[in-house]
Amino acid sequence: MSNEQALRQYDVKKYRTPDGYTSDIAVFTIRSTRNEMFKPPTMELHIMLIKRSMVDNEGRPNIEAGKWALPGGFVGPDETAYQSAARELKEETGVDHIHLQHYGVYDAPGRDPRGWIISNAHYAIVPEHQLAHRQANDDASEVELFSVEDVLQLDLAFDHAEIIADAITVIRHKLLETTVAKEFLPAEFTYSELQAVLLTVTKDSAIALDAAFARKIKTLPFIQEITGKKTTRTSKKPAQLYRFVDVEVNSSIYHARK
Amino acid sequence: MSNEQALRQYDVKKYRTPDGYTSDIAVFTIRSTRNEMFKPPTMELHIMLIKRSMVDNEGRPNIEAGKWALPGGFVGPDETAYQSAARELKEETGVDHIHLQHYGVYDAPGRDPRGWIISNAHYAIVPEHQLAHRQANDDASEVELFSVEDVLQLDLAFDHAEIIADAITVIRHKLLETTVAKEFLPAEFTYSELQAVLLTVTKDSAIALDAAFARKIKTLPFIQEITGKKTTRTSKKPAQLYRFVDVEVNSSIYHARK
DNA sequence: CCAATAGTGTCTATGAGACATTATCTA
DNA sequence: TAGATAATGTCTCATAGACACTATTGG
Repeated sequence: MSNEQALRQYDVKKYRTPDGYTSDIAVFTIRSTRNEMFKPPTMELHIMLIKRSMVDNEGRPNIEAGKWALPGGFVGPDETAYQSAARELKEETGVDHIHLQHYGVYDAPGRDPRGWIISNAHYAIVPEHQLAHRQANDDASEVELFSVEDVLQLDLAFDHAEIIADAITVIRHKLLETTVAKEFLPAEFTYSELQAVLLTVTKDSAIALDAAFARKIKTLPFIQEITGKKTTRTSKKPAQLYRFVDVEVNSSIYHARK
Repeated sequence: MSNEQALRQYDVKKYRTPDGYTSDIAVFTIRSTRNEMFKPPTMELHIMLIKRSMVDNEGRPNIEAGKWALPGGFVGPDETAYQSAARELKEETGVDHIHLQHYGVYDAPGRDPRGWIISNAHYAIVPEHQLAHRQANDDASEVELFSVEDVLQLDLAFDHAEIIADAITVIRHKLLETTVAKEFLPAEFTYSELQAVLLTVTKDSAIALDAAFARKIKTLPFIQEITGKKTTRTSKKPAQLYRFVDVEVNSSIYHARK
């Protein structure tokens, strides 16, 4: 096979190669202020950041020490950036099998002072209760949740201000244009719980008005009523429970919604 | 500044680094079979591929020689993958300032026999007439357009079958969920021309039925009627011309279309 | 006048949006 | 019973979708 001959003659050093390949993860969670019983929750979208340690795990001064940054790390040669992100997310937060998706590549020359380092940005959705036992690792002295309203005011490492801003834009769109809202909710939820999730990213009246939204949820093809099943966790009057169903969502700008 | 101290001590060889960083470009064009005068065009979506040369530019046997592949090449340290794609697109086809967008990263271990090589996939939209003077370069012995219906039957290099399949999925969605259809059309177009573009990716009746679509185009917020301007290039009866306007398109699955 | 495409008339059904009203439960 | 949330009733208006019909023009 002539490919083998070509490979023997191929010089892998022919082109200059990157100095590093990393994954970063924007971990989103929604904090519910469920202050009272029998009340629908008020929700606010948060992002998890780490504060970079002053010294690395070998005791030397750390790059961008003391600044807030997205969790992440270097990708190895035997994994994809996505697998690396999943692994790091588990190391960082202890959570596994959660919604994780790639959304961008950051490779502008000079973005990292250490050299030519390419970062793959991912976003993850973690229900708040799963973040309970999050922990700091070697690179991170602190782990904290910040409201997406405030996070860009922080002193952020590298080009993470840009990566975070993009993540927020992406999740705002995804929440409204796909069914990822599902990932923030329990398997069975009331209309007011879904509404609270969506209200973290929009103030649109069609979603904000209770009567309109309670009626609309019954017509959405990707949401199914669980007939006969109700809960009183959001009100004294038992509220109908719904679940997401896996149907393809058509969001064509030229079609009518079916 | 302590970052400088940290940098001096930073060992750039601490992690194993990729053997290469490349950009690939899925160039889409629509071929119009405008066989007769006074007829709306029939359109078919095509993708441009190159046939990899048997030998490289130094006369040595080429990797994946003779197979069809996406155009692309290695990214340099002083450019982004996007800039590299734009540059290569210009070298390959001579076209400049066209719609180009990143849509995926391909970094599965073993995807390229030459080593750990990461590819950034982009799609580009080039109006057919601009592809007139496309040319083969060192790596490519032939350049050809293939219908998206047939392209996956070819013997494709590397993991390009996957990259191309993803590109086709992406452009199908983008054509219906964004206003990129604009990039395939002249600045001023008739309803039947836009309809023909959309029919390359959907058979939906709301788009396929003339009367419905002719009426709908007037209500779309991102399309504007050019009052008083008509053309007879698609029929004997003069047809109204339209243009795209830059407005934000809301494609929320929970909202009504406004 | 024919053929072909562009575009309108008309009807029905559905659903958005607004606002009022009813239902259900606990403290 | 008060108060809160859930859910429905009712009205108006807009538009999707279907199908028939009219308009315009070159050959």
